[in-house]
Amino acid sequence: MGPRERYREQVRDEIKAHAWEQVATAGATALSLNAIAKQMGISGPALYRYFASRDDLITDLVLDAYRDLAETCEAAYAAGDTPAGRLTATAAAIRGWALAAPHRYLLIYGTPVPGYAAPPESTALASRIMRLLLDGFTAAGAAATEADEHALRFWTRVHGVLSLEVAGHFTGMAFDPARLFAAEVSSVVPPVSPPVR
Amino acid sequence: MGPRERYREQVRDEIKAHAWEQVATAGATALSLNAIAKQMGISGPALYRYFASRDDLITDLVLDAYRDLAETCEAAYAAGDTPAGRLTATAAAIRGWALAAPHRYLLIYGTPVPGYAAPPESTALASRIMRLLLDGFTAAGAAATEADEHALRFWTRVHGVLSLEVAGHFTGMAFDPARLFAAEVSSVVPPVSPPVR
DNA sequence: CACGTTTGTTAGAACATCTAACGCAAGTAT
DNA sequence: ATACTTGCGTTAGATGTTCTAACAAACGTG
Repeated sequence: MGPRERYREQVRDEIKAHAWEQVATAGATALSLNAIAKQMGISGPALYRYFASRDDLITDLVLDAYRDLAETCEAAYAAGDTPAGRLTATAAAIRGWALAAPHRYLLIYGTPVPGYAAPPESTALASRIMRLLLDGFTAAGAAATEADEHALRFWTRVHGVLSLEVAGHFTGMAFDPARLFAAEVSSVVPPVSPPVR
Repeated sequence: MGPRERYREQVRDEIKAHAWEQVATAGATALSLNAIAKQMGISGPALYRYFASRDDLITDLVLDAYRDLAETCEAAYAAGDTPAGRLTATAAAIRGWALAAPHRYLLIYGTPVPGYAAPPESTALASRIMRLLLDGFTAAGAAATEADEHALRFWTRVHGVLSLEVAGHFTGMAFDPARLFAAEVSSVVPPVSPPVR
């Protein structure tokens, strides 16, 4: 890799750093290429040498967020010692990751950006997390056909609490979201099996 | 009410109708006052006689959506005959409401719009739904202190499935969202009590 | 050293929200 | 019925956005 591409990569990273700052502050829809350029001391159109469009930049942010979440999950999963412990640790890691940067979580799981379509790469990263959950439930003794449902339930219950919490729909209600989250996680993680209908 | 206010109300409704059309098509962030004006055959700034700002219009849409959801829930709740039946019917009504207009659901429970802050009126409408659930669970025999947790769990589990489904995160995964939703609802609606940890 | 690719610049098109000032039509009051 | 007042719609413009086009300068490469 020549010095040209090295520089290019460096500027791209700087742009993304400023973009993340804006996303964390005001959300993804408020992301402004002009504002980023102003922060970097260059003119607006210069950014188009590095990202073809605003959606292109957002796509990159989405993929980075997905990758980071997948790695965070994998690290937490690996740190656990029992299957149940791995799954619980994974859930806790997801919550910590979401609360650390709510807009980053919403960038992935919130309202899809208007014209934007998720790249196929993102589904691959999402299934990386799914595979993790599947491994956990099969390791815990779930049948192969049931592991799918367990993993799905794990995911929807975790997301049900997190998305509402992150979007601020719990403010004003006097209860502890952490307790609710923990209860929901333990409701789906073995040895407490989820209720069958 | 004089003819002046009658006309004003009529124009406001027409504006909101076009706004809902745009929201349903491209989402709330793509809502353009200029486009609405063009559709109505009037000039852009004329709309500012009826809504002080774009956020003001969105606030009105949010409140209308909340109100509509609350009324839909109350109707479904009243239609059931047993407490469990009422709760199940309410859940089904919520899902139907969400799938009928995904962007309307996301307008309420999706990523909060950038600068926009939810008016206090919206929390009142949200608690109207909560009260419904509380009534249902207490009527089903839950202790007063437990009804809160049950209602909350009902809400997070319903939302966990719906928000992922509506945002399109289930596409490509070969399973029936309706089945998962029904299973999640029955997992939290009496007589099947949610698992305690 | 000279060449060519890449980068940053300015200018400008097309779109957005929103304010200001003006004219006109409609409802209201005398 | 006539005069008054209120409110609506217009155009013009300020300020912001994304993004394209054409040009200048700098840098790595032969």
